[in-house]
Amino acid sequence: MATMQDVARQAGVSIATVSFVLNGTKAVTEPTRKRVEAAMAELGYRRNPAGSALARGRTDIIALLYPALQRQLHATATRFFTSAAERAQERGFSLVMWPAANEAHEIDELTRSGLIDGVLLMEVQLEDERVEALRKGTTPFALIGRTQDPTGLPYVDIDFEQTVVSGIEELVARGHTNIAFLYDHSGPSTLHAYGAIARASRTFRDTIAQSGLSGVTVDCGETPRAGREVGEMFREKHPDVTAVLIMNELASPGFMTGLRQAGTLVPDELSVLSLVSSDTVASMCDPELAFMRAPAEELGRLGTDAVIDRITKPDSALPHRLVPCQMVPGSSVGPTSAVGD
Amino acid sequence: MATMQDVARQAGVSIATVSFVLNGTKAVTEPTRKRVEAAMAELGYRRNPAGSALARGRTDIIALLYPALQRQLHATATRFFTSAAERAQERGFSLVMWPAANEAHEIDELTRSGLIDGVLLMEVQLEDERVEALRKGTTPFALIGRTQDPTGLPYVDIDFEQTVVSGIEELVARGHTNIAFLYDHSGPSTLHAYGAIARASRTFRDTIAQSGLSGVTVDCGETPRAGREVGEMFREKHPDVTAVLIMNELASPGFMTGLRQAGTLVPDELSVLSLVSSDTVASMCDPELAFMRAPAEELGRLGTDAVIDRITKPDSALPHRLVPCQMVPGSSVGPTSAVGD
DNA sequence: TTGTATGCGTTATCAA
DNA sequence: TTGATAACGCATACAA
Repeated sequence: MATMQDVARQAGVSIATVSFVLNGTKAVTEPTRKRVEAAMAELGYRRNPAGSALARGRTDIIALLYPALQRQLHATATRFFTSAAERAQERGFSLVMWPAANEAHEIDELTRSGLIDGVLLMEVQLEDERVEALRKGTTPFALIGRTQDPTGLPYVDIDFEQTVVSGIEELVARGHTNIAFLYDHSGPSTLHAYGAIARASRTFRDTIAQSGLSGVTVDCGETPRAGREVGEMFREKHPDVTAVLIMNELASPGFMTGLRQAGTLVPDELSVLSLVSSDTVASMCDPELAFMRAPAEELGRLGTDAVIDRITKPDSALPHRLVPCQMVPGSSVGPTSAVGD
Repeated sequence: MATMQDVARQAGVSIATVSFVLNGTKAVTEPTRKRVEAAMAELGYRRNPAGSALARGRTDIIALLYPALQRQLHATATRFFTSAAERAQERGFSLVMWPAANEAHEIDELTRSGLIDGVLLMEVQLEDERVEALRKGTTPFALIGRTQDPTGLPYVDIDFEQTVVSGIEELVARGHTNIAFLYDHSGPSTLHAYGAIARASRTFRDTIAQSGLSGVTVDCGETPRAGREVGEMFREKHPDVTAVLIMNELASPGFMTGLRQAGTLVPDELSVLSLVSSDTVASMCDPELAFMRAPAEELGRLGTDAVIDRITKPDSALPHRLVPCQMVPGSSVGPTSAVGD
């Protein structure tokens, strides 16, 4: 563990010069820089993060604050973690996992710990006291998700509105005019829940109304089992519906199973399009689902970039970035066979 | 951001005394301790990690080193991350995510960075140059998984041997004597791959041989699609097999779909038991799978404990902990209907 | 262009 | 039992 002192001695310069070379802080003549660099290489010098942090007042560590109490963190969450950590690394930061219940005082704990320079907050709710806590504090942060009114807040989120509209268009293009929207009405628990559900369902209702379509919302808990029950009863309860938008990844395989057991043919009798889902889950279904892929990796990157930008360029514009899901075709969607075809 | 100086001044003592109180380093009389504690509370004092790290030569941060190139990190991985981070927090450490390709020099990078006190290495392979790199270095570490010969290495792993044996027993108890073992023969990519596959398949062969049963291994890639193809052909290719052990979580839903499409009834004609799986995936299948649950949370905790113990008690015994999967009943397993019943 | 010297916040040694 | 004080490794204002 060579120190700057060691490098300085080896190169025959002062410790300050080593610092200048290391950080590019000030100009250094070519020959001396060469000497310093040679010395660093020879000694295998690595800057000590603790010393650096102490002197600079920054640790170059950001925290990914995620809900520890969450019942189900699905595959999307993992993709998200991974890309966030990778991006942080690329930009010279480290990312620590910070499990937390959804309480404001934990935010204060974290921001006052002095360990981290910024916070990336997952699973933002429409009304979120943690966001208030962050807003009141001085620690840079960014949200994955949005509160009810995210004006003045730095965030990155899925464009649920756009995703729902695209989904509906996809179905309408195939002649569907009577569409169901399936999601958890009770209390969702997944990565994009809360705001996600609220925005998507509102968009569904609005779009249906504006375009003169028929629409209905269907409640379904976030488990395969709940999905199965709903699937079994679906035809019976909604005889006129020819297509379903399902925004409930965990329930989707069960829903498909339920449909099959009730003899409801997909896509012949009913088309199914899963919103905000993943290749993994979609391909586990029978038939394989057409779905709109959650941009998990992109959000991880963008979210990390957002926090780091807040830290390094506090005066830059607040990021307000929405990323829509992308359509992935599958065999669960087909033309309508409703009367009139 | 009050410092020790501030606290000391407020309490009318020296900075050293504050340190003693804070760390319990030395005895302090009751009244002065009270005064110091009062001052800390009043100022909302929090120890500065950078200063502390510099003075102590320790950061109280551990790295979770996971393979960035991994194709599929499934639900189990998320449960693992989460419990590891929580446990670290409980013990006063932070856990940073450290994406890394599977290369030894990245280990050196990390251990020389000075940022972390210890490493938790995921996805250990039977022959693993990263493990060699860790072994040669001085940074405390623990493995999730095992190399070929893990003697002398601190590790925590799933007890694959026990899990396979239990799985076989479960089937034998229902009269099955002709059992298939399905896994990815090519190049597995999941959390417990490599060693996992090697150990499990060997145990399968050995157990079958020793107990006079009939057994066959079946190759299947780690995707639902691959599972489906194998499922469709299964009855035809293995007419005498009455039960399947499947150690390939991602393929399992597809496998069930394939069986169904080929008209192979589960469990009437064929019993299916999934090894090293999760509630989420098992319940996505039709019928819902009986499975052996991967002890992800427990491994996360134990792994974190293992590293931290290596850091704080270097002379303690090396942890060699194996945790078996636990049986979770499901409707995919039934008594054999083979000739002779 | 390079060097000197101070401070960042804590810990721990040595005195008192 | 408590207090001065010297590290810890680095960054930087100020001098040279």
